[in-house]
Amino acid sequence: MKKVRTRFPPSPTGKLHIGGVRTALFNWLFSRHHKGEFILRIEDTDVERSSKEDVDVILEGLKWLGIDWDEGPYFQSERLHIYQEHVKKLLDEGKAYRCYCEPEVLEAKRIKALKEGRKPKYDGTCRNLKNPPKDKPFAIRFASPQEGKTIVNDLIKGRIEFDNQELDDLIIQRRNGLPTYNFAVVVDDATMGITHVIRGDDHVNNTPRQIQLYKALGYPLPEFAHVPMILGNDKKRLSKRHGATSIMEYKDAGYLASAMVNYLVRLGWSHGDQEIFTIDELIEYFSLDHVGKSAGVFNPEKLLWVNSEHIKMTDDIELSKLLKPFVEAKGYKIDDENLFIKQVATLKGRANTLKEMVEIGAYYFKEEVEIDPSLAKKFLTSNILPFLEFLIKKFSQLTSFTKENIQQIFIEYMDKEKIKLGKIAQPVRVALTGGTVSPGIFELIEAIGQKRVIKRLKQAQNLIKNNS
RNA sequence: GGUCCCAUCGUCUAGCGGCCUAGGACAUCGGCCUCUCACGCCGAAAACACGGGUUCGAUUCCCGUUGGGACCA
Repeated sequence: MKKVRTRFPPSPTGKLHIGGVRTALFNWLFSRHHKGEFILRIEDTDVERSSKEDVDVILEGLKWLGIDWDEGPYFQSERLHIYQEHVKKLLDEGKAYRCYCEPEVLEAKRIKALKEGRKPKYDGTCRNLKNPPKDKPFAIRFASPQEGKTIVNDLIKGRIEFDNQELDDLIIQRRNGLPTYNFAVVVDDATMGITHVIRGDDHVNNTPRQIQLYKALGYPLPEFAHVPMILGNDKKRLSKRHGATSIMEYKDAGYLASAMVNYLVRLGWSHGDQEIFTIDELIEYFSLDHVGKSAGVFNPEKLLWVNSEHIKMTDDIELSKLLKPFVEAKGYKIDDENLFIKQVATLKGRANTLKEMVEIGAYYFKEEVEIDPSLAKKFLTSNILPFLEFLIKKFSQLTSFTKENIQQIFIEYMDKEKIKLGKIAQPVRVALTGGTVSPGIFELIEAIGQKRVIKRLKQAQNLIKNNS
């Protein structure tokens, strides 16, 4: 079998969005699964709307997700001569012709046809022109065969038939010399040796035209696979109206690349009942036969859950590296890396995003904690003073500040005073974090660190004394 | 309007004629665990759009209807 070659051809006319990422992912996984090649091509013939910044953002997004490419990025804007050669070939062989129709006239005809309920198809005015006008600007049209049918054997949708009558003589080169979308794609895919064209199913209607172009040009057909769209919660095509659609917004919001990949691939593809996948598993299992046919709704809640699962799967050291920028973005400093890793470990199972992790663990990163007066009134009462005193004394003597040793100290006091942990844990928690919610008390104490724990306990002592 | 695609719990999906009194997951609601919060565990509610065929038997195959969606330089 020929080596698999797939491609991702984004237009740099905006950010890299969720739908595009998923298409890229399917192409990438397919080629990786088959030990083939993945090619990146930038479709920037629309000079007006394309920008260098958008190209950079797209590359940045792909890199973040771990989608690497074997060739490219190729730029269509640098391949104009190739399209022109192909146009010339078709012209020479009589498979294309010059069209002198004014865009305004065509547009008027189009609107009229639509209004009268007819198909807005090109009427073929210039197809058999005997005396072409001189010095008039022209576009070039493909003389599309009007008899017979074109069959698309789609790897996902199955066999799709089109009557060739439905295909109009599409413009392949505009008056300004630039190729049109359908033509450039065909020329690119053919000359780049793409074996599998995996793209959104908004392109199915373009496929028969493209197939005719392949045939006219004498190139072998690639396989086509049209993946369903991603919809918003209103079942409409996903757009800005549905909130974040740019992949980098998810990065900034604290989602892991592996989780984004997992969620996006799983939206429209399945492997039995498995929900959580590593990248390696996706490469191993991915296949087009298990891509569904129907459009899927993007579900942010599930993404959040997938993200939390990936946070739990990531090892502490790796996770702390990923979390660091989020901590710093809040203006906090990390002065003890080892302690930071312990802190991350205690937060792991409690947050859905990296951003949330920083929020719920703010007491780790702040120098001091503020204690809400009402909480202080409830938990930091004078009857806890002996215990705080005890802890400060014992903690100061501890040479190995581990949660096991910390627990021993608690047990010693509980046995001596015949009280339950419930009575003493919460006041300590409030003293150390300023709140009533945190990881387990022993691991919390260890992760805050000896020095800060003692400092905060003393501050709590003073607070109680001052209030009474 | 024309052409094309799609149709299982609210959502993502398993299912490729009998294993289905339809399985899993997210979300929701109970309960357990427990030093708080999470995690985890247990449980509940929740779907084959409708109508015809084909077949001994249809969620699964075919047709139609309805409903969504895409494309029409």
